[in-house]
Amino acid sequence: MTVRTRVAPSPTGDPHVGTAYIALFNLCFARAHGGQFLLRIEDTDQARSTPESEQAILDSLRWLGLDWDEGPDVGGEFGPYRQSERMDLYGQYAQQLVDEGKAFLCYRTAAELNELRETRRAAGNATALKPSDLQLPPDEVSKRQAAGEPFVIRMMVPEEEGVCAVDDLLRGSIELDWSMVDAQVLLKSDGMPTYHLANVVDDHLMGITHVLRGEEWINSAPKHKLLYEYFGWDMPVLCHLPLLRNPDKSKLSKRKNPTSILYYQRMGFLPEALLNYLGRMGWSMPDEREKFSLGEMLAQFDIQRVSLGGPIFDVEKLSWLNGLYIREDLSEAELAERLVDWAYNAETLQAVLPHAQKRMETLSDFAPLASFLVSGTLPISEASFEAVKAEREDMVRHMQFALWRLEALRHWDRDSVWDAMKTLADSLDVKIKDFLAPLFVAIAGSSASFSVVDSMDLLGPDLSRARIRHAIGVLGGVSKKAMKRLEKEFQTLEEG
RNA sequence: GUCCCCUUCGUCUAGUGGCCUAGGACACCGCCCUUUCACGGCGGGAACAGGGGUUCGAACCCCCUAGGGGACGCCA
Repeated sequence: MTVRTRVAPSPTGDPHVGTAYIALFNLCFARAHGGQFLLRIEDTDQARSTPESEQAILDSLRWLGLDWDEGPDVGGEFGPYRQSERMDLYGQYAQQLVDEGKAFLCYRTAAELNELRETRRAAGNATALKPSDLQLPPDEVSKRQAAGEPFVIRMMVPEEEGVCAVDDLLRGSIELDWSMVDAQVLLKSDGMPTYHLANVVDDHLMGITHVLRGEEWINSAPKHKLLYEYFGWDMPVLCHLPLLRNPDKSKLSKRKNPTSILYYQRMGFLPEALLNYLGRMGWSMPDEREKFSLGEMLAQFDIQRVSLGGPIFDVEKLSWLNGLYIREDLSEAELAERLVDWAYNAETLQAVLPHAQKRMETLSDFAPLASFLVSGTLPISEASFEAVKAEREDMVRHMQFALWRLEALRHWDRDSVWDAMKTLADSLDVKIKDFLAPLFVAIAGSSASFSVVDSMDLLGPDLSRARIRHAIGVLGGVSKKAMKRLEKEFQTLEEG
């Protein structure tokens, strides 16, 4: 048996807890059956899949104690998509399907596609675009071809009524309407494969026998099944795991919940506790133990013990579990070691000192000055913002914009943060000093007095964003309606 | 809107036809321990979404309804 987890770097390179969650179950499933567990990093979006974002995910998974087998996928022949020599492969497979009449070249423009979808939507039901919908008159095709216009390769899909039965390890047979399956793009106009093509090709070449992935993929299973049939390959057994949720039950997203593993790391969660907690999401030990190690989970693992209701990621229970590990599993010496590794080390100290030294009269001034750097969520309230001379609405608005800017920031250092804030303040026509005022409270509470930008630099992206998010919440948050308005405003700001 | 998945305390869950007047854990509340706080101990409130079947018997099987979620991209 060979199992793999596909790892897609997020736009900002944050390793997502959902990734670790899926990886954990893949690992347990594979190992419990004496099989191999492989990892596959991929993203056809070259802007996202950078060496840094990939490394961040690998490091996070290792930090959690997850380990994978050296398959042909990691860094070797089956390296990430961006290794251009690999791209030919997908092109060849796509071409093979075209030659066999199982895929076709499509010269439709984005505008045309939009129009097609809109008319379909207006008409009612299925929006899936079928090969016949996309077909252009032959002369139009040759015209565009001659003009060297971009094209994609799309797969042929059944157009007649009917269902596609997909077997799922946990859900049995799932019947999906062919009418919902569109002529999926397999090869993009830039020659890059889409997930769907790459997924099937890679899994076949890697000898994958079982695929455990998120529930969100159920609907594209027919496409994958069809591709396996087109190629004449054996299809792996599919198993769709429930999705981790926000407290409001929507799919876990960073807009509503901290999702980066780095955040939990920076917050001072122990890797074994976080991993244990992930193992409790949708899964339970036969004896209902709450606390268990990866090894214990492995020893008892049975995929049938996965419960299908989407579990809500509850930081409070995670905290309790983490406390259990600190109290029960660590000697004082070990705790000291963890503390040092985490933040109480010379390196961290030296980063803070340049800012602290100028503001110190006695050595005892240091701790209060730097405490916000080793704190988690700051105990701020609405009153904390009283000193800021601005309307509440504006503070919230500015912080929300700042947050969005910072969420999109790729490199986190003093200058990038400063530039991001400065340009934002300028485009809002607000003095930078006034703009930063509420952020100051959000980031440092009220006791410390380093510059906000320095503080954010020291604090790192995850905690900085979390604190801004927290501050917005403390000030009453943003209503759904207001959020829409803000998003629009932010959009025009970004463009202008 | 269409299709798919899901549905046990607020949350994570046990439960695979009789052991269920539904068990555990987090959170909450109360008491005890304690110079304080925490830890720990003890106790409390709190759920089978609703309606129909099947069965001697249903949280568990089937159907319908409702609710939630997901998918409908040259993202993964």
